[in-house]
Amino acid sequence: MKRDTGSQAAKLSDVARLARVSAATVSRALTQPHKVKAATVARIQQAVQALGYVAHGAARALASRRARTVGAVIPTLDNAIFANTTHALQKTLDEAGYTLLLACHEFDPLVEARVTRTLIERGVDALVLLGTTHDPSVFHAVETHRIPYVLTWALDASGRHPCIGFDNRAAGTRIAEHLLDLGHREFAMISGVTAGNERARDRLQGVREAIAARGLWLRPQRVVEKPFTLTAGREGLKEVLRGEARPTAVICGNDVLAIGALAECHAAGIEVPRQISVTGFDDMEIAAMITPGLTTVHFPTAELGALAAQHLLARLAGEPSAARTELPVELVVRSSTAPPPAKP
Amino acid sequence: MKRDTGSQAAKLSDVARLARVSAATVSRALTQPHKVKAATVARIQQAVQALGYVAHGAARALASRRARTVGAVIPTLDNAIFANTTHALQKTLDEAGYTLLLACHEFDPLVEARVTRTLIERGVDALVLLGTTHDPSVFHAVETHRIPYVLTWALDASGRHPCIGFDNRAAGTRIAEHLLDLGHREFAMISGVTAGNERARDRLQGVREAIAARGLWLRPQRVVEKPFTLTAGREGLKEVLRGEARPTAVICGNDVLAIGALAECHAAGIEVPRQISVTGFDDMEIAAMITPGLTTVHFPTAELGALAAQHLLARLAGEPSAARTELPVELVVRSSTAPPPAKP
DNA sequence: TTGTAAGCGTTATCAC
DNA sequence: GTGATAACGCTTACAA
Repeated sequence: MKRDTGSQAAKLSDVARLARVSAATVSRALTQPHKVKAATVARIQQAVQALGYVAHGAARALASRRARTVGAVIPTLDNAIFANTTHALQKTLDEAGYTLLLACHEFDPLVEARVTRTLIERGVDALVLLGTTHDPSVFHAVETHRIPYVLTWALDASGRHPCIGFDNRAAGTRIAEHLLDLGHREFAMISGVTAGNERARDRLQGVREAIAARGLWLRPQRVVEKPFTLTAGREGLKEVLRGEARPTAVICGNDVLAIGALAECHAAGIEVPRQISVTGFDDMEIAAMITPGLTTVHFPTAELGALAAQHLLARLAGEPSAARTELPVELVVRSSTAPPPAKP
Repeated sequence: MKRDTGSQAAKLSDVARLARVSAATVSRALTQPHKVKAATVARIQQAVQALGYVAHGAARALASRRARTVGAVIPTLDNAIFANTTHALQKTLDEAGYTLLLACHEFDPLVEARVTRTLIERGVDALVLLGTTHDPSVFHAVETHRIPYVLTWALDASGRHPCIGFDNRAAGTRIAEHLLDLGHREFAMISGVTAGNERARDRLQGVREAIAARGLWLRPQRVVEKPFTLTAGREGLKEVLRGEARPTAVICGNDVLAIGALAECHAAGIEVPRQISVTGFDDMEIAAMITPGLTTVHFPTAELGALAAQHLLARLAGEPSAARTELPVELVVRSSTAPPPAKP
């Protein structure tokens, strides 16, 4: 004896039979209701309800050549900054009826290339890539498959790829100039790992250039590269303090490193900002809550996610969309910076 | 004039032609290489390389009735705790060749039901749901579509659903008993919003029970429900301090609320823990870094994500997997707790 | 406005 | 070991 409605996943033909129409009409009623008589649509919707019908996405994607999904390849979700952006991305996509496929590569370019291929294989209609530096095979894959994509967080210098992001170099310059204006002359930087990460590289470069522009320089032993973890931030601070002359200002590659550095200052009995100023980038809200408040360059990360989604959605809809968008960043001065100690 | 290889997305038949075999053989070579002569496999792989062939996931899913994707429905990525779990989930799935489809509902049960249906429609092979409280339509949908699923973070009291999570009630009891043992008698709780959130509800209940077990109670005006944000944590602290008699211990529903509460203590000139003890749940690493360190019940969130993935992968592979797994939680005592002030 | 029928690119069941 | 061939469930000209 067969089970009743609801116990089996119904298909389009089941709905069609129950509504006494053809499969084609059901399909239309579901995707372009205005092309079907209102009464018929109503009847079909009843049948859909009764059967608990849910369309088969793979079949739909195969026939229509549209999966209604967008892929995102990011370094990690463990860093709140990327999680924020991803959240906004997902939300915007969802509102437009698109689903997010997510993959992380943990800063490994080979993993990135592999997961990007996988997402393409899963049939994403478009792709969000984080950063501008990618394995050539990544660009090759998206291009041969004609998949709309957008690079995010940084700005593509080559001008060959659509991008939406921040000017990380300018952000570095901004923070360094702030410190220079306060009178600082002895700098250190706890940078993120720059290999394959143009965001970290650009920030460091911006800092370097600003300092050089005033006839000063960032000594090599005062620059360390660290992964984005709190303990790495602590270690980083210890390392840049090793030399005889202590820097008066420490610039950190992001807020996680900065908080780690602040924690180490506290543990080592170094008063911030009286003895040393600490600054960073990215600015999680949480950074503002801790004592002492952290001076940062703030990046509008949620806006980034939403804009990336909108850009892709526009292109999928055949509408034009700017090939390059720069989002403004903002210097947020809090109590972790001050002029250098009177007698440096 | 036609373009050469590489400019167009090749299909299985193209590979077959180039390798001088049938489509069926290519399909086998790609999915079950051991069923094909080694030399043939090699020839086919050459053709795949030459054409830059990438399988069409939708077609594959349609024919094989397997999409190699798993969906996850979570409240939000803005809370680092869920982002952590999601990261581990994605990583484990990726290692097994599965792709993650992600959706957030921001604590709205209706949105949750909708996005769950959407994920089913996208063809996920299995589903990770966060929490045990869900709209009936959610359970109905996964059941009629025979989709393996697992509830996470909390433990299902009904025993009807596979779950893997923490005993939030016991965690609440644990933290309250710690404070009781230190001599505290006047408590307050800044809880998460309990509506539709059994994690928040269970934690609060656990705290209540532990206090009641010693013949004391948590006064209604000393319990506030707040969304999981830093500012809500600050407000929450103000509110529970309104009454004449000040509590000596404030328990916060999660670490975000706790950090907010600590920030407010600092702003209001309240010394922690000399005048008041602050504790929380969840325990982001960052909490340990700030001053004063935060006493929490720590949840192994990354393990949760990995185990949820493994559970589902096992079931998809036809292997048995425990229908209910409880992960141990750990009380981490730091400097934010102390015995109550001498003269309460 | 609705129906017919030809795919969409794979996999899977057979034979060979 | 390999090759035909029929699904898989839906969309979309083209007809009616």
